[in-house]
Amino acid sequence: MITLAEENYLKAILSISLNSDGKVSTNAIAGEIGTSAASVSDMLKKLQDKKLVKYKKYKGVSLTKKGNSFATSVIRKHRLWETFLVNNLNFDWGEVHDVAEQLEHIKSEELVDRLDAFLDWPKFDPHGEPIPTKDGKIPTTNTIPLNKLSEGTNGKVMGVTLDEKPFLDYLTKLNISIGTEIKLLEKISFDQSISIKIGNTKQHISNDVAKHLLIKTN
Amino acid sequence: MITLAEENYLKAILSISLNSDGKVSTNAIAGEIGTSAASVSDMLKKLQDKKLVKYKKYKGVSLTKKGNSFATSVIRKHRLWETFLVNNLNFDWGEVHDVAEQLEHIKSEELVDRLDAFLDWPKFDPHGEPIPTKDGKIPTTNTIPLNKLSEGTNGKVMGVTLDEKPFLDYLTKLNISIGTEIKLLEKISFDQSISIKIGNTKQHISNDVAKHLLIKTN
DNA sequence: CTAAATTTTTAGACATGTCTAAACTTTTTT
DNA sequence: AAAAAAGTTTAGACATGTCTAAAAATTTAG
Repeated sequence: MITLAEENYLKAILSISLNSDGKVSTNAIAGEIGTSAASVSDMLKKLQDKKLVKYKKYKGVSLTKKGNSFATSVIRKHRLWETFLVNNLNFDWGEVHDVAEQLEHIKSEELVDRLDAFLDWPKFDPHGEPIPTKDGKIPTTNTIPLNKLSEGTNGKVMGVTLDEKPFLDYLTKLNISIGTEIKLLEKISFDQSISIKIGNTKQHISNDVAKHLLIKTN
Repeated sequence: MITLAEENYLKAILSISLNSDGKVSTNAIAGEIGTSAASVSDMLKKLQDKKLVKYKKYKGVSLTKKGNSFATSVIRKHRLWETFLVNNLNFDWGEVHDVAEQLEHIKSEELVDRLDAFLDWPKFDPHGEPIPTKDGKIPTTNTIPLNKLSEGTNGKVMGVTLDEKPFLDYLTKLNISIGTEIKLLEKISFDQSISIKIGNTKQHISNDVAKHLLIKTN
C-alpha cells in the first residue's frame, strides 16, 4: 500500500523533473513539499525500499517506472477532480487546488474511471493542463510559454502551468483566462518583463507571470 | 483541527447511540470501528481533552454538542457522496460504502454545500437513510422496521439501515430495493424469522434481515 | 587545490494512532 | 457477599512521518 505522504513525494518528484531534466535534488523536493531536507532524506530511503524511486545518497533521485506510474495517476486524479469542481460544482479556477489536493488521494480505480466518463473524458483541466489517460499517456499541445514568444506575435492562451490562487487571481484581474487572445508587443531585456496587448488595452507583466502562460500562436 | 481517526470515533459513537440509548461502551466502539478496547480508551481521553465527548472512566461515553455536530456533519458528507456516486456515477448501491468512507473526510464546507446543491438538496440517500441538513437537522420518516410489522400488513420499502455489501447483495437477490412492495405473511415466534410476499413470490427471511428494512405501511 | 559555503544525511526526539499483555473495575453468578 | 466473568484501563512497544541539531559529502570560490 502506498500512503498519502508517499504519493505527495512522488508527485513532487515528477513535477520537478518535468521542469528540469536529470536527477531531482533533496532540497528541491523539500521546497516543493514544504518540509525539511532531513524529512526528504528519510522518505527517499523508504521510497527506494518500495522500488518507487532510484536513489543514490548525495546524488539525487529519479522515479522508477512504477513510481512514475503512481505519480502520473495522482496527477490524473487531481486534474479530473479540478475539472469536476469547476465544470459541475461551479468553483472558480483559483479555488479548486486545495480541495483537489485532498480528493486526489481517494483510493478507487473505479471511482476515477467513472468520474472520467461522467466528465466525458476531458483532455485538459480548467487550467489547460493535460489530463493523463488511464494508461498513463499525457495529451500533448503545441503551445509555448509566453516569455518565449517573439515580439509582434499573436496567440491564444491555452493554459497555465501554475495552480496557485494568488497567481490565478492576478490573471483574472488582468482579464486573462483560457482562450484570451494576446499580442506580445515588447520584451524588456533588463528584467525579461514584457508588454502585451489584450483586446484594446496594453499591459505590462513580469517574466515570472509570462513563463506560466501557455500560448498557441495563430 | 480534527483528525480522520477522531472523526471516525465520533461517527461510531453517534451511530451506536442512535440504536441504543444512554452511554456508549468502550467495547461497542471497538467493535464498530474494528480496533481494540485499549485503543478506544486512549482515544476517548483525547476526545475528552478536545471537549468532543463526555467520558468517565469505566462509565461509558457520550457526545457533547460539539462532538455531535462533527459526527452529524460526517454522516451528512457520507450520504451526500453516496447519493452522488449512485445517481451520477452509476455505482450500484452495494459498491459505494468504502469510497464514501474516504470521501466523507474531505475538508471543505464549500465543497459539501455545492455538492448538496448539485444533487438538488436530497433528503434521503440511495439506501433511504436521511441526509442531515447543513444546520444539522435530520429529515424524519414515518417508517418502521419490517420485523415490527404485524402479520397481514402491506407496506413499501423506504430504506435500509445497514450499509454493507453482503447485505445489499442479498437484498438484490431477493428482488428487494427501495420502493419494493412487501406483504408480511407470517412471523415465526421460534426465531423471529418471517414470511413475506414480494410481487407474486413468497420468501422467508431472518429477523436479522427484517430489522434492517424500513417499511412505510399503506 | 585547499578553504569556505552549500547541500545532504544521520542521530535523536516527538506526535499520532495502533497493538498486546497485565492490572484494575464492574457486573454477574452462585 | 465472595468468586468468577466480563469489561476497561494502563504500561510499554511499535510504525509513520515529522522536526532540530550536528556530522558528512559535495560544490564553489579564492
